[in-house]
Amino acid sequence: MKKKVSLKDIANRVGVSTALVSYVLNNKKEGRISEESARKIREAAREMNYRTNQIARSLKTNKTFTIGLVIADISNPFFSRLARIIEDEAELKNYTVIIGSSDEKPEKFCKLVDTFLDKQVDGLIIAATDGTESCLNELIENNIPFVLVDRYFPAIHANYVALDNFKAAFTATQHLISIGCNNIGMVTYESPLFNLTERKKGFLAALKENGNRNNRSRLKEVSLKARQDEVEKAVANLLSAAQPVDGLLFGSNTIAVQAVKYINTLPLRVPKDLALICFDETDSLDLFYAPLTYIRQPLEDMARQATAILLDRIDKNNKITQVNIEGELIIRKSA
Amino acid sequence: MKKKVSLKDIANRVGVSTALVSYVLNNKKEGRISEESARKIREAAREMNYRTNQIARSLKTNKTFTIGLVIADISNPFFSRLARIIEDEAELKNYTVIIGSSDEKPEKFCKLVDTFLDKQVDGLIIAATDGTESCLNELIENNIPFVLVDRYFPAIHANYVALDNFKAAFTATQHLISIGCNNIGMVTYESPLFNLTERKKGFLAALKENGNRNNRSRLKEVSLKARQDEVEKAVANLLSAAQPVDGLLFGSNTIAVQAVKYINTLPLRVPKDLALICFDETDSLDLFYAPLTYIRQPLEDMARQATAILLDRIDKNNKITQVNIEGELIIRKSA
DNA sequence: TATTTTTGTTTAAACGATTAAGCGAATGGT
DNA sequence: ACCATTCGCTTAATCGTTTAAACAAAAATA
Repeated sequence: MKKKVSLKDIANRVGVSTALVSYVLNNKKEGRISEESARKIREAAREMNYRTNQIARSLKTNKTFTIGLVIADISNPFFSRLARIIEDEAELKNYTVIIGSSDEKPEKFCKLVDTFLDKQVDGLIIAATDGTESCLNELIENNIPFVLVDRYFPAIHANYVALDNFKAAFTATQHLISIGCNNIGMVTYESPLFNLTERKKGFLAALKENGNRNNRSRLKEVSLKARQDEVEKAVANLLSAAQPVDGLLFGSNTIAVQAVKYINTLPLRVPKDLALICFDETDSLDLFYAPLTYIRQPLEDMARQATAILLDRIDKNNKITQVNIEGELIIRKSA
Repeated sequence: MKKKVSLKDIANRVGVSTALVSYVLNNKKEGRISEESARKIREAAREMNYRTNQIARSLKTNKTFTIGLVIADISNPFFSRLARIIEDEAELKNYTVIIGSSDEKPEKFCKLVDTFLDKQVDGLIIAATDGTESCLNELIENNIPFVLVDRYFPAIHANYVALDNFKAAFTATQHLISIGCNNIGMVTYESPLFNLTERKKGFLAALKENGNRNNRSRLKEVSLKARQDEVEKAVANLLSAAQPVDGLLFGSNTIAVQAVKYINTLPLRVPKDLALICFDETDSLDLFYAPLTYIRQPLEDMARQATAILLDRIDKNNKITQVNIEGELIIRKSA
């Protein structure tokens, strides 16, 4: 096992102090160091294959150039795409990203945050989970830089970048109305998470504006970890009502994929018998005979802005930035 | 800005040395410490909200409990699923994962590895990229613990966990033959990466065994970063030959998705006119009218084994472990 | 009672870097 | 020729832990 080369090793080899080696390799004190020494030090560093120990540096400088990304699940395409853009954006500024999946469980979420803080991350980008308000408040109290993405809590005064979910759902529902749907339903998650409740509210508001009553019964909620059967039941329920739905809005792409798999087995034509719209892009739905109309979340933009805000905050800009991004209704075949 | 609490702060508050505080909080020297002191120290730690600074600890112990995961692209579902399992597995052993995407570029790959090493990761899990052999050899020379997943180089003597790609492609091709295809083609990546060349070889070997000549012309290669149009062209080419293909094997799920999108626009019925098989599971293809038959890579297993081998190696087990995993042909509607 | 052992704790060095302050020697100004 | 700069480099403290070694006081042994 070759021992790792330290500044001291270089210093000994060249016959100078570690301080000088550090100055040279970090290009500090430019001009105040003799060509001769600088050359010899750089040469030795190269020959000895020196690599700086960031742990030691971090301890001294109190900076790790690492940011923690806490999401619900990295294997969910929505989050992995988000993660990728954040990774790229961070890399431009020489930051590394460490990722953790909370599975929407507040305990796991807090544990991840704690682990990341123990590792002295410079800041956090967080897709919060229901029940994590106290954890977030602690971050604020301790003045830890962080930015919420996708999900946020109106009661928590913090940086965030999120979709205007109310407006998005409102627009989508209006679209269903405008193409002639009379009995519009929605399948979404049962959760008090603000971004999800906003979607419900937007849906209901659009219906109300069009004189539709009796809405609640057409809003089916499934659990956050809903599997195929639960979604099927919800859809089946809406389709077998006295006045079956002829238009459906899905609260997430995961729900949409499950629902469409089921709908695909039914003797129904989309969009003639049933129009469909979902949140979020997903190419899982591209091969369905009627590619789904969806609300596009500008992921690139969200990720980029979140990263920018965080890095800005890390560099001591203390003002709070809250960004509401508009979704875009991408109209395809299903509605 | 509240200053962070250190061992020293606790020591001062309680009126003992930092050493004692460290011993108590780490449960070292059990029994050799008075109940009294232990209680007071733990109490103070709780009250002051002490959290250990892992950076400082790492510097001293030379252990970061961090592993680096280098893959081609975290936004690719194959890798994000892999990453998730590795994350979970690592967490059980108290390790954190830092992830980097190489985009199949050797320079980026090496830069990532270097960054991770500078951060003193305890080990690496690597999905290698063509042209990174020298980088890997350096790791071996420096005795850095690492495991290759998915891709490996036969010439490099290192831990790996990978699919037996030859056999998988062979089996898939034989299946196409057995269901009556006479002109079987393959669309895969143009790359000298061992796992990809093995897929080609398996495909050709199966054809040869069945007396088929003139194979090469039915093997179309697209670039690693192929977009829709390139895949379309390859498929179109195979379909417009003198003897059009009636069976197709796709070298990856990404290619398959792109190809099926195109095929879906053609006046062809799958599998009657054209049978299809692809590598890797992907629910993107579930909603196609003929869900694709595919070669399942046991991702769970691969990720779990890779992590186990790495952690074992980190704990100083120096023997090399190479695992070839068998794929499983999941037969659905397309072939 | 004198000596050894045990107990509970402290001292201090170390990990590998950064960086303010200091310090001779060479250079410059007058 | 004298004092002030400038130059090139070193000294040494520091970041927050860990941990071997030392140590004083109490307990056990003789």
